Amino acid sequence: MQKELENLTIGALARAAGVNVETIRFYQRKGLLPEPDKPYGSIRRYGASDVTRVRFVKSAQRLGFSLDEVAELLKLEDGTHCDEAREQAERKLADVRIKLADLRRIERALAELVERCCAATGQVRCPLIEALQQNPVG
Amino acid sequence: MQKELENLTIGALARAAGVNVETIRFYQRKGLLPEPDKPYGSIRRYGASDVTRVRFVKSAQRLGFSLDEVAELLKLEDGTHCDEAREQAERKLADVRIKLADLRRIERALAELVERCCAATGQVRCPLIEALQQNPVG
DNA sequence: CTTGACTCCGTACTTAAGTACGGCATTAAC
DNA sequence: GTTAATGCCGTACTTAAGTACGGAGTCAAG
Repeated sequence: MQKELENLTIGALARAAGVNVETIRFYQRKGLLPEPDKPYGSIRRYGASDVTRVRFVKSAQRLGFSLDEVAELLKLEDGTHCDEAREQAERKLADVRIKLADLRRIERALAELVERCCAATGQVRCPLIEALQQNPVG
Repeated sequence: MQKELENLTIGALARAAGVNVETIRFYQRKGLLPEPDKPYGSIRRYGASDVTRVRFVKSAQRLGFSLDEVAELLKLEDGTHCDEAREQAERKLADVRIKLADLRRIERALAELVERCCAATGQVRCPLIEALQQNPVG
């Protein structure tokens, strides 16, 4: 089914992951993506796991993680340094739960907004901003 | 209770919102924050609603919204252009729900990671990356 | 009435995350 | 077997989001 996702050139990888070729090279420099060997000749080949990884990076980014944070997330899954990883993961998990709470509040606020918007004419006091009031940190 | 949050100078506002003074001025230039009048003399004064607004911007940012997107969110709540606003809000809501789904997957993955991490010794095949596989867009 | 902290404003610098460019090598297609 | 498309690599440019800086004005305290 995804046999065509093996043995990709860098251009094909970029296309498959929906990013620019230069972005791939940039991620390699940053250590977010391994630089594979050049099996035949002098051209690197990539596989489905690379596509997955690039997509992961982009998704995490859209959720407000910086590339450095994504790199930390990726380090968690290599299985080594188990205890460090657990602590890291716990901290990330706390972050993620705060984000979830914030997002849920925004979701509610937007849903209410949509609900009321054309129902109530005139003054629509919407709870969007209030949604993020109860924020502990800065 | 928040009487001390009225009549703030820009410095006090920045401190109250946990950002740099320059950030306040930057947000004003961007139209994310109103530039109030100078009631006495030539110094502007700010109130609690400004603190709230700056905090909102920072929170939304941590969730992956750009300042331009935050500006759009803020425009939604002024009550004018009701039908445009509703469509906008619906689109934002769809975005937010995708983000929520992604974040929940990351949450699950991190929780599993923490769970297993010190339980299973050695090979920890963690589902972090897989969490964001099923992403429709790019 | 001066001094130190702060404001105002414009301009310039910085960092993160790409994106583009130019020159050379290689390889697939005709 | 030439040539157009890619790949490789290094360096330079761009955009978003601040951050810093410098000079002039202002205000409250001593």
